[in-house]
Amino acid sequence: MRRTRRGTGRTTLTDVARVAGVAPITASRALNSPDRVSAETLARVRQAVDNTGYVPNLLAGGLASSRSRLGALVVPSIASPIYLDFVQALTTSLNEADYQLLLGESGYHNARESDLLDAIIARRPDGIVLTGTMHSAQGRKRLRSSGIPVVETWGMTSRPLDMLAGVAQQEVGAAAAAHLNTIGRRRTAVIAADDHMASRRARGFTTEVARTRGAEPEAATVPIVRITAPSTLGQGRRALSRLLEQHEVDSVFCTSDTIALGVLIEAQARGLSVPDDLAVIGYGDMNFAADTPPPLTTVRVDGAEIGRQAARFLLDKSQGRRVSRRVVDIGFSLVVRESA
Amino acid sequence: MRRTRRGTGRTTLTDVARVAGVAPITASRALNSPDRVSAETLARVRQAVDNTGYVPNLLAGGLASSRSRLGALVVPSIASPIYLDFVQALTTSLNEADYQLLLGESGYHNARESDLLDAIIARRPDGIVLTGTMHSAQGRKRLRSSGIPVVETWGMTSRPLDMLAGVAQQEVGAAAAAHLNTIGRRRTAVIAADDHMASRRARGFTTEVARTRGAEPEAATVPIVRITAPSTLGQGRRALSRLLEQHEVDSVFCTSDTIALGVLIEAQARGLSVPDDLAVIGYGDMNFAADTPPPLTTVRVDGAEIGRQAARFLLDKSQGRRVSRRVVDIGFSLVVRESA
DNA sequence: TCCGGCGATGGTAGCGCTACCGTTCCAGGC
DNA sequence: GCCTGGAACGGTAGCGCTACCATCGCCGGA
Repeated sequence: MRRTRRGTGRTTLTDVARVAGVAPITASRALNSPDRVSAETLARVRQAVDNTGYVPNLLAGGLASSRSRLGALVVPSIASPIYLDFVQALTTSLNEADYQLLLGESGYHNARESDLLDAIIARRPDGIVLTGTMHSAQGRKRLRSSGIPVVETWGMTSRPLDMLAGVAQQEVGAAAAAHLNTIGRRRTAVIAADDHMASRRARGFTTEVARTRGAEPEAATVPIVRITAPSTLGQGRRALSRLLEQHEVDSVFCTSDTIALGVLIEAQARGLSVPDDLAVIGYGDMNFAADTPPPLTTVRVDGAEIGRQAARFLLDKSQGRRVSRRVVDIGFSLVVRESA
Repeated sequence: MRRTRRGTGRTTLTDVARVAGVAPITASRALNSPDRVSAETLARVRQAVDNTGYVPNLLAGGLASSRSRLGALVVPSIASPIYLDFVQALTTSLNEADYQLLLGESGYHNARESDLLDAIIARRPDGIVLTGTMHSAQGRKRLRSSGIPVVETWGMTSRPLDMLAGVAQQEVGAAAAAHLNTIGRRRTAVIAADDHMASRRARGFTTEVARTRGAEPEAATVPIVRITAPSTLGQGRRALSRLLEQHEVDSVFCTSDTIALGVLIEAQARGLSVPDDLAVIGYGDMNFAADTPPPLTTVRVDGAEIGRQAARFLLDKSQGRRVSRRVVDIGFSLVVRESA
């Protein structure tokens, strides 16, 4: 007797069905839509699954149903603490719906972006979540022609590819500027990372400063110190040093809390009092912000909520539900502590 | 004329083959093992791929070949900066070999661990990387019977499931203890997170202290402050406060740099001089460690190398290469700066 | 009694790809 | 001239699952 040519030898749904004494299709229904089989059949199939140690093969299931129950995430860099809550919330939300997450890293300087997209599309995920928005025309085209739902996150765009959950980054910067203005700071500066999102926050800040100072032209230019990603504490310290060498300032907006922490530490090392000599505002409300000396005033964005919303978008679209609002602004809040 | 019942309408390998004027199997070979077709055929197929915008379906390919080109990673929590370099190196290494990474989060308190494993195994990855070692007997059994190669990482075990790349956590703690002893500190303490790995570092520390103090019984107990994961700067500050309320110490080992940073800040706030009044050692050599006031003495573990080694294991096993050494100790180094 | 409808189950035919086993053709040796 | 062998390519039959369309009872209503 000839054995099958191939096959992994693992137990299949057919085995389970045989043990349970039903047809394969009935076993499939028992597992995937339990309310469409009788209670007795359900019990028998479940028993058979336990006895055989059956684990479904989602490659086969996905191929047959063209639904892979897979979500894909593209991040510029995983090694960036800003996105941790976001990624965590996204995986958790997907897992709760029996979806898994495929992780892809594009790098900040998107050369391999197109290859990465192809590799992801080849897995036929039910949705793709982009951290930031997709810029390259080639990438946008690739995504569109794949027919896979896309969720852009974090930044707001005027013309999103498909669905979007994020925060208007410029407004974040503007809010920081407004606060510094309110507390009477007039000689202000920015320390900004060179990634896309941070640049937009910085631009929002400088624009707002320029707007409120329409009548005071001499102070209208805002010094900017640019640092290369990733943002670290040390980058923040050195950036403040560089800033103070060249300018006299009474306040600074940092595009991340990590940078701000470095600024606080450097200020202390130089005997500057925060906020009296120097007011400091960060971004992110990371888990250390309330415990810095002094506690950090910062802009809080609910990254976890962005992750959950992205998951909701993805699941709704993938499961055929109608998505009414395709663009959601998560919003932000200024958390005023002591540093500004 | 009846249309096919199903199908996504996307271009398939058969379409490509038709355009190129070859059989599907030849097109498959052209894409997967280019050196097994003639140069002319290869060119024609590549041309056809470009013209049609074909993207392979890896669900189908994986099902047919029982090789999914997928790696899976299980982390307790993504929202932990310790593993960032590791995850990044792992994804990068896998991507370079045309593999993708599936991400699963187990949570520190492994209740859903078994469900997560089933969900992962259902995707038939070519290998599973565990952060930490698998403890639950059920989980170990599930993994073993799945037949999927497993790489445990970070911690060393006497009896690994399969392959292992990590660091003997106890020795890390012991090295910290030895250093404090060398610089003459005798009243030492530990601040430890409550996760498994951190506990092992803490145990290594206390064991070493006890060993060197065989002759000084009165000082043989080491105060331990336990904090609940995740480790934050604030946890570090509060832990030091609690410690100083109850004990008089001249040095402290923190199971993470994040905690250590909090300790440095709290010490400064209390007017304690580091290292004169209090020597501090951290763990991780995170990207801020060189820039803290004062620069932090810490134990450095090359997380990226663990990630690369895990990828190497996974790829070797999955591609049928022989793996000679199945356990690799990555080692660590004590980075002596100014805090201890 | 007959019929329509509905709930439960099953048969069949793929999903898009690749393993396995040909077949064809030509170079090279005797 | 014949045979061998290897390179190039192709036909067929699945991989394990589910969509689609039956089929089979059984119940209530006319």
